[in-house]
Amino acid sequence: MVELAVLGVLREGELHGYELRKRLQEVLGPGAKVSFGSLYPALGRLATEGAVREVEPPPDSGVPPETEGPSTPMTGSFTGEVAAFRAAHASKRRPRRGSRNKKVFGITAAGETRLAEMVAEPRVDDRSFSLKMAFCRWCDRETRLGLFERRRSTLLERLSESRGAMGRPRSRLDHYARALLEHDTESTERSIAWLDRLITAERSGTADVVAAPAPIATIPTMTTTNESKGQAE
Amino acid sequence: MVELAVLGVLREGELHGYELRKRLQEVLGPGAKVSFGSLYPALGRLATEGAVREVEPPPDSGVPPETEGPSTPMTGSFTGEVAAFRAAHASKRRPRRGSRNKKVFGITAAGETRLAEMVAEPRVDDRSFSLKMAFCRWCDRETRLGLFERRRSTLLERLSESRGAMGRPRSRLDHYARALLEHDTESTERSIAWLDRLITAERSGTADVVAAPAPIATIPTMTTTNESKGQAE
DNA sequence: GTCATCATGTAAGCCGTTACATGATTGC
DNA sequence: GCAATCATGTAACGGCTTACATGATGAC
Repeated sequence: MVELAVLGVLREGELHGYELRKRLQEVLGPGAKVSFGSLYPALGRLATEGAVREVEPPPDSGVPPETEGPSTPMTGSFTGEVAAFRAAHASKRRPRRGSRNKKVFGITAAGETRLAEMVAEPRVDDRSFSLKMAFCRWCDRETRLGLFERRRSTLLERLSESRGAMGRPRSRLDHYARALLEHDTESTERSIAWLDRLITAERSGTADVVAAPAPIATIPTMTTTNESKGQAE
Repeated sequence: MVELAVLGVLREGELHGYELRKRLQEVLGPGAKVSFGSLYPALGRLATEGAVREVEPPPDSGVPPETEGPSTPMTGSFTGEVAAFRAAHASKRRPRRGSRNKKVFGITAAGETRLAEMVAEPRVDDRSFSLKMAFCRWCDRETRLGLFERRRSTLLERLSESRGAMGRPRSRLDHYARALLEHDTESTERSIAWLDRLITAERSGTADVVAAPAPIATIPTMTTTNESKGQAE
């Protein structure tokens, strides 16, 4: 979960942990906070796996090139890397860190692959759907359609359960439980309709935002409030 | 979480663990499953605390023990359906299951108090709201209003964050992230409207005592961080 | 007599949080 | 120089899930 989010955010640009967390708040949506206690270990894991690597902080606020091919190849010995890390960490003068002793991370080519895999992973998970969708632009259209349709069928199943619970004879639901269930049911219905629109747009659209190292284009979203006519970037 | 659900379900009638789990599925809504690995320890904890106690299943041999006893008037619905189903398909069978291997639990007076406290507990928690609402009938109107209004203010805050994220000028949101955010925002708006209706209905239900304007909804400063009292949950 | 289901539990592990510990940089 | 903030980490703990272990009962 956290790793998916981290990769997704880093895919858009290099950041250090502290900044990353702020971006994560936005991406995970309001209400979900990522603590440092999970963020930093996650970064460490991803770095060990080679999905992420520490990069030199930009001297100015230009976008650093997304270089690939880690300077320290993964084929090297693990202990060697650890030793190098420790040696670097022990010395006070960190060439890798910026003015504020920051560790700036960037995604690697392996990390981009990993991110795409994570988005494509077919396991249905209520919590991770939003995350997957937030980064599904890095996948091809088929993968996106799979994601949307899996979600849709999950919600459909849930809807039938809810309706079954509502329609039961002599139901024991009191006023509050019933109101809750009705609201839930309605929300599910709306989500399904929303997904239907997304799926239709995805099928008919000519857009294919295949994961190319495209620069971060500022989308001129003067959205004319039409969700059905998403002019398919 | 689980304990609140267990108390809430047991408040409606005595059950043993296996049945409890089925009811829990309904109460927690589709998609949330409670595993035995968390249910049984929770029951144990509650029993140790005295919120729940093991009761004797009805010793009536001619009737399946699941059907209602004199002290459990509402127990019949779900298990009654099962019994009826069995009776219909296995006419002469007596589905009486030896009560030896079942541990039937009932709520105690302390448990009822505890349940009411849990529903009233002011800590905002996204997951537990549904649960609290599902059992809020066991509280008085003030408590219910507090619950609804706390939820409302949480959603309001979230809504303003969402809108802020949507309206940001240099927003890097692509088509998918934006669609997600818009759908989320709309859902939040609808939930707030729903809560407004609930609150109005609650207030006008029998406008007797509570006529005080709630200060919670208007003040954005949330002071809900340090509400935990003695009983940690 | 054997299998599916009912029924109760325990153990290991995942994933995340809170709380703690440390240090660098900036503003006053 | 002192506090607030920025920044990175570690340790302890918590809750829930999965997998495992056990046994009773009813169906065939």
